Amino acid sequence: MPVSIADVAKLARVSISTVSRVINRRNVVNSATRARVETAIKKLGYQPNAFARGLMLRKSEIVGLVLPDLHGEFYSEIIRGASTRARELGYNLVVSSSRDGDESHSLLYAIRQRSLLDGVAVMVSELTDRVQEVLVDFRLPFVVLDREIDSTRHDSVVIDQRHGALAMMRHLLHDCGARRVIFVGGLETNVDTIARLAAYRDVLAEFGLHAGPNDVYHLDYQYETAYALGLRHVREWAGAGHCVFAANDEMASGIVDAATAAGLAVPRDLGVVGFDDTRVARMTRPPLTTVRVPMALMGVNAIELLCQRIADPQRATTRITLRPELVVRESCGSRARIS
Amino acid sequence: MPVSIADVAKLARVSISTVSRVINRRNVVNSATRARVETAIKKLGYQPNAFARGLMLRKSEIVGLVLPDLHGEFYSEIIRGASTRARELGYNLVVSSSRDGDESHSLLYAIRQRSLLDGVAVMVSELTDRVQEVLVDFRLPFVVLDREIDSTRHDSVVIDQRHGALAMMRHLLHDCGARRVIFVGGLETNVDTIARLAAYRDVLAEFGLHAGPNDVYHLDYQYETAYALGLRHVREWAGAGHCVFAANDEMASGIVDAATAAGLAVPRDLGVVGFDDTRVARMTRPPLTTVRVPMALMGVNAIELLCQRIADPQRATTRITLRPELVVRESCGSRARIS
DNA sequence: GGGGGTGCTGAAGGCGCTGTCAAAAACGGT
DNA sequence: ACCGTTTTTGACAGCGCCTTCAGCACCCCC
Repeated sequence: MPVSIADVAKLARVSISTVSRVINRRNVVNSATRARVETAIKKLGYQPNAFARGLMLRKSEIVGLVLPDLHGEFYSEIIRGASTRARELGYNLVVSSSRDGDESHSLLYAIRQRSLLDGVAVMVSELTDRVQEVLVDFRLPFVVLDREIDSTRHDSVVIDQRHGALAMMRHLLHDCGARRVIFVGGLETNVDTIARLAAYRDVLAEFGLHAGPNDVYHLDYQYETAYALGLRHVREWAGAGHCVFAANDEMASGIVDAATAAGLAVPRDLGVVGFDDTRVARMTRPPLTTVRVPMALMGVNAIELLCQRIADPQRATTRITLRPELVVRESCGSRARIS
Repeated sequence: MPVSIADVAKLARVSISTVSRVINRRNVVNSATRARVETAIKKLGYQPNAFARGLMLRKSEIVGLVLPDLHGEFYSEIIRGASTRARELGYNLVVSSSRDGDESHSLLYAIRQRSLLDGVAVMVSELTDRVQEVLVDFRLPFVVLDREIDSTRHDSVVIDQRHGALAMMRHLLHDCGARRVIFVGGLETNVDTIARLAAYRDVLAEFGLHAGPNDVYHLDYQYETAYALGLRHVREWAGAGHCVFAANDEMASGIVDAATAAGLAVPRDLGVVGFDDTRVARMTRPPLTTVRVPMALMGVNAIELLCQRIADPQRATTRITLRPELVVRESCGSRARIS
């Protein structure tokens, strides 16, 4: 039923080679014959069979994106950026979550039809040697997002977490004159939380301060738990020059709401800042001072790097480091709005 | 370089036919030979070439999902549901936005390599005859999300907007004893807004009421604009038994925040309800009463339907109607928490 | 021991397309 | 009219795999 190149050739009274040539715009084809062929193609609604084509060309122009999860604004922004850039580069994007089923299994699954994918960008919560081995083993071009094991062996796009956290802490201590900062992070094992916590302590030390015994909390990045924690502690946290540095906007928002519920005014009685600059930051009253993590850009760069590697498998591996940017709004009592 | 079926055959000292047979679990292969072949496959890390395979089998096990945009929780949830179900059914999912570039062009783009896709689920903000024509013309199995032109010609998954809006309005007027409801919708041309507005008027009439001259507003579904509108009007809206019915949670949240900023208490001075039940609904103080639109389920069903059609192109077209569900929280002053 | 199975395997013909190569046509100049 | 070039075109060999279709080996039963 599907019309093949032979049908076009017959209708245009030429050989299939000629049809192939006009399609691929190769060696000049006589303009008269070309016209005949193009008419025939249009008339028949002919579309080359991508399988046959891929079989010869050994490329599909499809790249994969594997994320730990497809839930939430963070990942959705990465997908958006990746999708846009892939389109621009003439690729299609296959997305896949590694959350359903165990991670490596699903990674394998995504790659199972590796011959169909020209390359893959992966972001795994746990980039073990094993996962990397799988990738290398399959000899499929790949780039790793937000993590990196052995940078000499693969391209990667990472966020400079530390830079963002340092900027925020300095803003708090220097520009806002904070004198006590409470840190509310994610799980203690979370690498992002670890990096941010280290920056937190370092800047504190820089200013001759240090975290009090009850100044560091580890939650789960959720609004609800932060709200609950806030309800229990905001009164004791409150004070001039006191501030909460939450490791993401959702928790920051929860704490702001808890403070408000407790009758405190943010930022007058307690400053609260977040991280990520998701929609939530602008939908909190007062709007959150936060650190903008360029999520979409991450997707864009991942695809960019991936396509470059596909084009030239021999090029040196590169790492793109994205710097988050401080976004000053109204939740921290900054004297000057920097951005 | 890539290992082919012939390499396996040679190593296992059998013909390629036999290798092919053990891969496809067809006609029984003698267990001794099968073992030899399987060993060879493992040893060589052989993976069948998906192009060659697709060329013969005429299927790729890849389905497409085209959304108007990839931004926001709504779409991301659809992707999530679709992705999960696709995986379960053994398919891979290609996502694509129709927002970059003009719609039909990008739709064509997504389908350009139609021979690579086994089917596609589309959600377009504007399902014109032309778009449908394109789809039908390509003879590619497809299902339409959230819209429907001629139900006899394609499968579809739709949300019963009216049902949700009716439930909400009845809850407001009957359970909460509201006596005046202000409607804040999206653009006047938006079909969802139109359906919800109609339900709004109908229920009002049901209770012997009608919308006042200044009771209906058309915004853009954004938090910011709703907040701004709220700031200007909450005082005049306030009153016992007065309520705002926003067409999505973001706008509802903006209005709640505006009311709070204006010194009003929600729901005491003014009830506010939303639509969609996105994360925002739970992150607003007080948490929003809203209508849960089963977004992920939409994706799940779309893929489900699509795969059924792929399996049996002749089956009658079906439409799945998803009913949104009322979620009562604390922003409307309900006497009883229903859910 | 021959006819008719049954089980398993190999040879060979595509699937639709691209790329090479040589043949055919067209052109230019003598 | 003939030869050397340059265009333009067609024949054909795969790409890697699946799928008849035969063939071979064996076995059962008369």
